[in-house]
Formats: sequence, structure tokens, C-alpha cells
Amino acid sequence: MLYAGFMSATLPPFPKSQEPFDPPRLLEVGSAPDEPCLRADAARNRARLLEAATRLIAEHGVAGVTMEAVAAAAGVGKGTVFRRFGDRTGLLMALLDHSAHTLQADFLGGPPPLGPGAPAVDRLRALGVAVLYRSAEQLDLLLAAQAEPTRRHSHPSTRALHMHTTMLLRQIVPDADCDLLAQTLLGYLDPALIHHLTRQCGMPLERLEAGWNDLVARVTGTDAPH
Amino acid sequence: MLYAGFMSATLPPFPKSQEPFDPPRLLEVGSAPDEPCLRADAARNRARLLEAATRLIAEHGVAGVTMEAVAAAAGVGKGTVFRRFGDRTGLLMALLDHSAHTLQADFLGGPPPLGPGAPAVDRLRALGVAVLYRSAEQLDLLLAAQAEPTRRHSHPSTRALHMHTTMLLRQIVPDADCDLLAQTLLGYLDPALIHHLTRQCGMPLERLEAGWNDLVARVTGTDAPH
DNA sequence: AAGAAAACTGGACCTCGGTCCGTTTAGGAT
DNA sequence: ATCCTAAACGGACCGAGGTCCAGTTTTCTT
Repeated sequence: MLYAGFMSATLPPFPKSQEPFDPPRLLEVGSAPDEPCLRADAARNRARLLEAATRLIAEHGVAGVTMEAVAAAAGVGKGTVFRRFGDRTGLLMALLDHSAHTLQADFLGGPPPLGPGAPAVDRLRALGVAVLYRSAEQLDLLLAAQAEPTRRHSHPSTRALHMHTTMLLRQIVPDADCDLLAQTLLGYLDPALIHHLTRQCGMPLERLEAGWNDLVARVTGTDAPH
Repeated sequence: MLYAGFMSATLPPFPKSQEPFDPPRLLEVGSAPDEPCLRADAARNRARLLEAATRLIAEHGVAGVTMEAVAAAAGVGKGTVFRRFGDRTGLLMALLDHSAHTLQADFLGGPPPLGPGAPAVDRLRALGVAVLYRSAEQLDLLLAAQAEPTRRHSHPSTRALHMHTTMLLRQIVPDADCDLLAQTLLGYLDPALIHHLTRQCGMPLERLEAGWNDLVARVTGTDAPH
């Protein structure tokens, strides 16, 4: 959605297909029934590739996920991997897609306090904690998937999280610049930061969790929980 | 300071030199008179390389700064560039070193409100604004120099900024987890975020500045300025 | 069923960051 | 002045990400 423009612009008469890539359709709420419907062989190869990548991670860690290795392990050519996922980041993101989608479903339509029904502050608190633990779980993958700085904030799942946070904030502090406030809050949940704090500084997750609650309290001007 | 360990560990009997690199000595306050004192030729080449890199940026933008191109432009071998700066990030960082050092001198010993003498809250506000404008100026370089997520928070200049921020916070809200609070605040000043907000969302710097002041007010529980 | 367009495939190829190691040189000691 | 050694040098080399395009397969149309 950022490259599509210039990509198709650069090949006037030729195959004209291009603009491949995996549609990380996330912003839609429920499970979208309208899969982009890949061609049968393409869908099969996509599945194989994801499976191969997962296996490689299990065996050699994220660093072992070489585009060539994945291709080989899946029994396809390298070009196929790139056509499907765009680049390495795209492949790794695809691996994270499921958990991202789950999280999203949870805060959009799941049970309170994460989902609708609870007061906004509580939802916000729950959101941070949920993200925190999910990130801690998949930290390596998240770090590796971290796109170049220019794209970080454009990824659909990031956008969705940001939109949701902004919306919650607007219910709590309607007069603030909730857009910026949301960015700040989410910054606290950045995988790189979590990595630094937990693995390099040795902080336990509980402290980060407390820090989140405190942060929410300060930023929204509400009381800390309990 | 993170690699030194394992690097020297991997070459037992050999040249044993290694652990090359540019000492980004930043944490020392004044200008350190004890340069690591490179050999004459090394110092000359270092200067040439930085100059060449600067020229390349001016001509082709940051993307034009290829290690090989820099080496060629400086009339040295590629190995020399790596020996001096470790990797591309190191080279780019070195380019930023001067402005980083200036900023640091300013908040450590410059005139108020940035330097000592003003109330801590004012210093904190001034700090954010200063960082904001410096980042906006050197945004491309900062983005390109952004190290892999694992190292981001270990860089000396980042550490220094963090330490200083923590210290200021401790004077304002002694009972808070100032370490985490500082991380949050600094997260707001992350180049990637600034890039996103100003260039992708089209926000003017003034809004970011206001956002910073508001954030400081909320986090420290003080009043917004004016 | 046949034909054509669209989509997909695979691997040769390119670039660039990073490593290695045999050679050269600075500069202190004798 | 000479020697000696640690330091610096440079460019061949390697691996990985990413591009390209000629050839193949699927799917749609008639």
C-alpha cells in the first residue's frame, strides 16, 4: 500500500502483474471470507514456505531463516519466496500474523477487560499487559521482523494497535492530543525496548507491567489500580 | 563493549590486536585530552574517510554511502573502513558524533534552561525540544544509522541521554520508577517515530513540540508551561 | 477442447556488508 | 642508522538479500 504505487508504475507494458505480496489484511474485523484466493499451486507453496520457516526457526533460531534456506527446505525456488512475501521482513511478519490477528480479535471483540464492555482505562491497561506478554513470548521473532525504521509504523498491525489505543484514549482524555499520546504509550511496548530492559538490564516482566500501569495512570491522570 | 569480549576470545595466539573500532567516548564530560592516539597514517585515513562519507551523502544521499564507495572515495581499501568503524552503523554514528557530543555538552554543562541552573522540569522540557530539533535536522542520517534493534539502546550516546533524563526525573518525581519513565519519554523522541509523524503523517514540528511538553506535564504531574 | 492471458516458478545474477590474511609501515628501542 | 614489533593496510573472498526474465502451469473464455 506504499509500494504498490511506484511498483506498478515502473513496468508499463510488461507482465504487468507484479505487485505480488501477501495481503496482511488485518484491519478487517472478523475473519475475512474473501481470501485473495491465490492460485492453487501458489497457496500450496505459501503454506510449505511458512511451515519450512517455522521448522528452521525451531532448529536454528531466527538467524537460520535464510531466504535461500527456506526456499530449499520448502522445495521451491528463491524467487518464489520473494514473490510471495516481498522480502525477509514480510516472511517473518507472516509468521507473526496469526498471533497478531488473535490479539486484534481479542481487543476488538473479545471478553472484557480487553474487549468492549469494560471502562476504557481498564481496557487500556489490559491491552498493554497483553501486548507485553505476547511480545515477551515472541521476542526473537519480533526483533528479527522489525522492519527498517522507515516502515515500522506503517505496518497494518501496528496501525490497528495505534488506532485502537487512540480511540481508548479519546474516551478517557478527550481534550488531549490522543494520537501522540498513543504513540508514546505504544513506544513503551516496542520489542527493542522490551528486549533491552528484560534481557540486557535484567528487569523482570512484572516490573515492566507495573511500569505500564503507572504510565497509563500518569498519562490519563487516573489513579493507579488497586 | 559488548563484542570486545567474544572477539578477543576468538583469536587466541594471533595478531591479538583486533578490537579495533572508534572509541565513541561520549560519557566523559569535557573534551577528553587522551585521544586513543591512532597511528599517524590511521588518523589521516580516518579523517579522509569521514570527509569522503560526508561528500557522498551530499552528493547521493545517505543511500549512496556504500562501504566500498567510501573506501574508494577516500583512496583506501575496504578493510580499512571496517577496521576503523567496525561496520556501516559505526561509520554513520561517527558522522553523528560531533552533534551528539555538542548536545551532550549542552545539557551537562551549558547554559540554562538546558544546562544546570534551571529547575529540573524546565531542563527536561528543553531537553526534549533540543533533541527534537536536532533529530529533525539529521533525520536521514539518524534513520540510516539506526542500529539493529538489539544494539539500539546500548549505544553510549543513547545511554548518556537516558541517564541524564533519569536523573532529571528523579528530582521531579522521586518516588516513580524513573528508569522506565525515562525510557518512555525518550521513546517519544525516537527518530523512526519523528520520521513517521512528520514525513508520513505530515505533522508540523510544533505539534510534536507541544506534544512533548504535554507529555512531560502528564508524566511528572506538573502543570503545562504558560 | 482448444487457445490465450494471467499468474507463478526457479535459478542465474548482481550488489553490498562483512571477514580474512598476507603484506607494508610507523615509530620506539638499541 | 637499524631493527623489531605492533598496528594498519588492502583487496580477494564469502554469504545473504534482492532482481530479472525466460519458461511453465493454471485458469478463464469461447
